[in-house]
Amino acid sequence: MYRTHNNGALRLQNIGETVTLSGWVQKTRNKGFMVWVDLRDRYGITQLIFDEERSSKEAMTMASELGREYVIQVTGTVIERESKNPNIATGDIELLVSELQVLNSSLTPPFTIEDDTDGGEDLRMKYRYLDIRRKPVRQNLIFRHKVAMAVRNYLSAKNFVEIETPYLIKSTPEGARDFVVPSRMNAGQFYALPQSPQTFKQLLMVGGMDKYFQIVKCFRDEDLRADRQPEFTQIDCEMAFVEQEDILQAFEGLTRHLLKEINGVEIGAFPRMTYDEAMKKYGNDKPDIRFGMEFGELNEVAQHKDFNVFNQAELVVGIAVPGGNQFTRKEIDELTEWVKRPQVGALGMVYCRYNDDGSLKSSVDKFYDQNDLIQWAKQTGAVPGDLICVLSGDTAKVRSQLSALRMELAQRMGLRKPTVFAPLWVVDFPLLEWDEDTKRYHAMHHPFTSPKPGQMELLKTHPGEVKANAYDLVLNGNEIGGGSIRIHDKEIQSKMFDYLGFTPQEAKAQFGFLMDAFQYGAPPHGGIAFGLDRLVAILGGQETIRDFIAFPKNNAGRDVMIDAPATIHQEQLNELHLKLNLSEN
RNA sequence: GGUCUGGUAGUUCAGUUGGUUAGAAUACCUGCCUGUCACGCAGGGGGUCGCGAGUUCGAGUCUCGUCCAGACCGCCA
Repeated sequence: MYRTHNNGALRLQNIGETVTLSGWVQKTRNKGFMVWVDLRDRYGITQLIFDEERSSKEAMTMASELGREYVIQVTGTVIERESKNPNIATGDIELLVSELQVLNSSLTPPFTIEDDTDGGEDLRMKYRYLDIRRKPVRQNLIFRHKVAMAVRNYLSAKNFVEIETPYLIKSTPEGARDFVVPSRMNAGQFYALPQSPQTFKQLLMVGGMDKYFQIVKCFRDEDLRADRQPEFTQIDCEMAFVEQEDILQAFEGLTRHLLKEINGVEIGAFPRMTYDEAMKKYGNDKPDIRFGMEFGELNEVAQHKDFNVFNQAELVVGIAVPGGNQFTRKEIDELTEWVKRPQVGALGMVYCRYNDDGSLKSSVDKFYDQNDLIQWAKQTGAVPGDLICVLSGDTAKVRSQLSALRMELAQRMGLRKPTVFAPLWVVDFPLLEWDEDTKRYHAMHHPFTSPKPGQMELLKTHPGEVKANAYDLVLNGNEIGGGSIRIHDKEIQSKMFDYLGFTPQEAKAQFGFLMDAFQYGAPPHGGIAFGLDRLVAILGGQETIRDFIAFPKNNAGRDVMIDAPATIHQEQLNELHLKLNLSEN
């Protein structure tokens, strides 16, 4: 038997017991007359002791030769420490070792296996199995498990059934790039890995499963970010005989349950905001509402003066930065440079200080007097002590720029508190989105999303204005879930494909199975999908989803530990009927 | 596809205006140490300054190219 207890278990009441422990050597402290070894496993650390008087000479020698991360097994007696350590759970006791066995030695690890490691990102990923021995990583993975279990238990109790759907499916041109898998048995043909189980869960509704969920890997071959991996996990859900309100209620319930269960936070009814309102007030369809700084539109009060930059702009819009009047001229100039970076893309920034004495001083005083500026303050909700930052230009661009500035300022001022949770629903998304590249409308959510009732007519005349039965759940400025009420009528689905530029032949070839299914009594249905990685990171108060994934990919989609992707043998290529064409590089 | 930041000891980093033998901390090794727990003390070993070219009497330092990593923009129904 390798162990009778784990390394977090022993306490004062175990004194006198003979126990066997196994684990990794965290650290040895050799005083000559005495050797202490910190023995670590997932559960904690127990101090082992060897000394001249009570231990054999061989044991002393063996103990002093132990290296970091050696795997050992020890048997001994639990004794009370002479000097206790209040910082660890097992700090009152230690194990006087009578038998020591080295189960496996270890090279000196390339970084320290400590809470605050000296290892950089790169090294930790290459030796991820060592990184996982560290408490913060271990705790994140266990945290993820807890969230996943809470989801499963909650949904299962609500009569949802977890059903697996296939990973080898068919590529479709809509949306993100697919990862494709060549078929050996079908020369020249390819499977695609699912971007989501979308059509399958709809078919489960046609199949009468009524309430489905699945914690499932999805795949998208797009560039990565700190919060985006090429393979990621969704909590994928679908319900039959529901309207939008039913879905919002059901999954607001799930989210509220998670916040309570995982974070101990009780949250009442989630606010709801239309997409249009979110864009107008926050310049963004996933607003962080933990802090204010709502947009104030200034067209009426800032145009028709002699300031041409504003006069020529489609939108003049500002935010009041609380306490921002403390910023020095240098800091404000630095902010201006920040919004002018190509990543943000503003051409400049106008600011206005709201002094404590009530006077206002702007960077464009030549054009505006105190009465004008007091209107700016009114529109942006500024109070004395604030700084008003104003951007202008094309509506869509300037909203996105000011939104970026708002988030940056909030970040700098510590307003994005990780322990505060502010969820909200964003509803009434547009059905379609104009794509400049292809010069046609794309489905904003996906082509199975139903338009709001009575809007089919608008589709012909003003397609960009049609609203969808689509909704996002936003938490602290992150989209953590999104879904829609689906089309369940074959004729409407055909029309939708038609509007999206599919020929009837293409629609049939790609989604014929779904439209066929709709002819056999498809119930009204809808659903939602949560990004589990992101949700877990946010509930855990962190930003990087990589920290919550056991074996993540790097910035370039590589697994630096196993060194994937990699080339394959010529025989494999032959079997798959593939010929490489790398000449363009 | 693009922008920015970084790459120097096992690791994290410093390295001035281009100038002697490239440093610190930590880790590692050796010795000492009668209760350590970030143990302490003394000593020691350890470098393709990412790679390649160029400028120069002389390059870790300047220039160009390239590779790698990270953040962001595009992209992500």
